Amino acid sequence: MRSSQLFSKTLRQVSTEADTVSHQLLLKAGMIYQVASGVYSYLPLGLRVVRNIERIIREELDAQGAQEMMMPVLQPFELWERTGRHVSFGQGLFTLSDRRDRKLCLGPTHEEVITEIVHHNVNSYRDLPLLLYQIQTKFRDEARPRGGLLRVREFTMVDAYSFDAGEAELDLSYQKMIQAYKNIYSRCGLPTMVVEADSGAIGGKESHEFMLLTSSGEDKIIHCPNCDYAANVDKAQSIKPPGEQEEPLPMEEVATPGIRTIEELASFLHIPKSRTLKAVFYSADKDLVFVVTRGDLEVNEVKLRHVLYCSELNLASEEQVKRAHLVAGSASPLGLHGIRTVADESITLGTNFVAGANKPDFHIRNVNYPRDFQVDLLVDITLAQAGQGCPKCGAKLLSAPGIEVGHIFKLGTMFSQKLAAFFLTREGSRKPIVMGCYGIGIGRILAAAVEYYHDDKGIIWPKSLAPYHVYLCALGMDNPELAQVAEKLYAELEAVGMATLFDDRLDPPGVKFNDADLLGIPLRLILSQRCLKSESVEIKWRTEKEPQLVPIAEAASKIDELLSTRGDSN
RNA sequence: CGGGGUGUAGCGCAGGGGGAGCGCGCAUGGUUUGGGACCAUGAGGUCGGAGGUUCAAAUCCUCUCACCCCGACCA
Repeated sequence: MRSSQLFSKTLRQVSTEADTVSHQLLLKAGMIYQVASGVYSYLPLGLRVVRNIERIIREELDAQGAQEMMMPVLQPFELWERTGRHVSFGQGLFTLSDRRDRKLCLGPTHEEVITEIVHHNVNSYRDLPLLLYQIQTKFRDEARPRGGLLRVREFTMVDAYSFDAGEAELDLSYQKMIQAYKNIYSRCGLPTMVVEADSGAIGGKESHEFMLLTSSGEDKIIHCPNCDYAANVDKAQSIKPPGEQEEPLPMEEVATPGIRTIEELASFLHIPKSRTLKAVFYSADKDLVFVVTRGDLEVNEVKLRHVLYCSELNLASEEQVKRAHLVAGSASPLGLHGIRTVADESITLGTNFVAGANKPDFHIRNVNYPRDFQVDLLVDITLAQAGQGCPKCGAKLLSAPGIEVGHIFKLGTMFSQKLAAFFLTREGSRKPIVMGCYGIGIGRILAAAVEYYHDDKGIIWPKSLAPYHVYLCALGMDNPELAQVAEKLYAELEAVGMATLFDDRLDPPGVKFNDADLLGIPLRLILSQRCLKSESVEIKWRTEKEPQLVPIAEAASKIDELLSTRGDSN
C-alpha cells in the first residue's frame, strides 16, 4: 500500500476527551474513528490489525478441533425469557421490536442461540464432544462506555462453546481452551495471567479471566508471588490478618462526640481499625440488609450479592436507613431486631471490639461475638487486599491492575436444561449436555496491545499484529532516480509477499519519520539521496535507535531474514 | 441513574452583550527536503438544538441533545 493512497490520515492533535493511551494513539494513527459513544469504525490500518488478531485466533481454535460457524446478531427476546437472562442481563441487553411488534434483542453473547442449535443437531453421546465458535458483532448497552476500545457498546467478539457428556469431559475441553487461549495471547505478544473470576450474568460455577497486567486496566487482580494463586478481586479469597485474643471484658459505653467513620473512631480512641466493628447498610432487592465487618476490612459487594441471592444490590438510601431507625455513624448489631444481618467471619478474629451504641455520639467498648449479638449469616464477604495471606500457601498477596482480554466459564447444564439440549448416553438414558463458553474481545486485544506496547512517539506493534511489517520511507520522491529505485524496491518487497507500507509522499522527512514512529510498523526502511550514493538502504527496528545499512540489491532478502528470525513479540 | 466537565471552520482551541477569531490541515503558485520547513493568495462556520430576555445574543436565562471524566453498573 502506498501512503499517498491510504484512506486514513494521521492526526496531529487528538481531542483532550481521549485520555487513555490506546485511545489517543489509535485515533492519532488513523486506525479508528468514533461514531457514537462506545461505537467505533475501524479504518483500513486498524482493520488490518483486527484481521491479524482474528487469523491467530482462528488458527489456534481450529488446531484444537473447533469448528467455525456464524450466528445472528438479531435474536428473539423470547429465547432470553426461556433462560431467564432477560432479567439477569438487565439493561445491558439492547432490545427492539419489529413491525409486527415482536420483541427482539441484539445479542450480547450467544449461549441461548447455540444451545438451541445444538439441541436440534445433537442426539447421542456419539455426537460429543463438540467445540464450536464464531467471530461476531455483539451489543451491550453499557452504562458507561470508556477508554476508547476498552469498553464499548458494539464490539467484535470470538465466542466458543464446548459441549460434553459429563463434568470430567468438560474439564478436558476447558483445559484445551485454556491452552488455546494461552497460545493466542502469546502469539499476540501479550503476557497474560489466568485468574479465578466471578461468573456474573453468564452464570455457571467455575470461571477464569485472562488478564493483561497494565496500569490502565480497570480490573484489579490479587495474586500470590509464591504460588500460582491469582484471582479477580471480586472473587479473591485471603487469610485475614488475625486480631487480638483477650479475655472478654464487660461492655462499657464511651462518648465519641462527632465521630462517624471508622478512621475517626480509631484515631479518637487510639486503637487500630482492626479493634472496631464496621456497619454498612445495603438494599438487596429493596430489602434492607445490615452488614458487619471488622473495621479494617472492606465489603466485597460481589460476594455479598452471592450470599444474599439477590439481583439488585445497592447501598441503602438515607430514607431507608432512617425508616429502620438506624444511626449511621454509630450503628452496630447490638440489640438489633427485625433486620437481616450478615457478618463477615472476621468478627470472630478478635475480641473486645468497639462498636456503635446505636445512638449518636456514643460507642460501646468490649463488644464480643457471639456473647453480645447474633447474626443471620456468618460468611466471607470482604475484599481481599494486598498484604493479606494467600489462601493456598499463606504468602503475602500482591495486587495489580489489569485489562480483561478473555473470559471463560464452565456453564454446566444451566442452558442445556432450560433449552432442552439433551443427549442419549451409551446406556440409553437422557442427560443434559454439559457446556462451557469462552470469549475473547478482539477490540480489547487491539487496545490492550497498544496500552502495553507504545512509547512517547507512538505505537510499537508486535510483529504478529502489525498492519504492515515494513515501512518503506522514500525521502525526495521528486528525484526521478530515487523514485525509480524506491519503486523497484517496493515492487520487490511486494513480490515476495512482504506486507509493505510505501511512504511515497512528497512531505518533508520529519513528517514521514513521525508517521513511521506513530504507526508502529516493526521495520523502517529509508531510501534517500545519501543512501543512493552508497547504493544502500537504511534499515531500523521500531524498537531500536540505530539503523543498519544494507546494499539495495540485497535489501529484500535481508528484510525477509530479519523478520523471520525475530520472535513474534516486537 | 448521581456528581463534574465540554460543545465555536475538517482537527485542536481562544473569545463571553454590538465586528466570528487563532494554530494545524485543505486548495493554488513558488521556495524547500535526514525529525511535523517557509512565503504569498484563497476556500471553508445556521457558534450542538429549541425557546426566552434585549434595540442587539456565540456571549445572559430556561429547556433539550450529544460527548468525556468520576461513581453506580458490567460475559
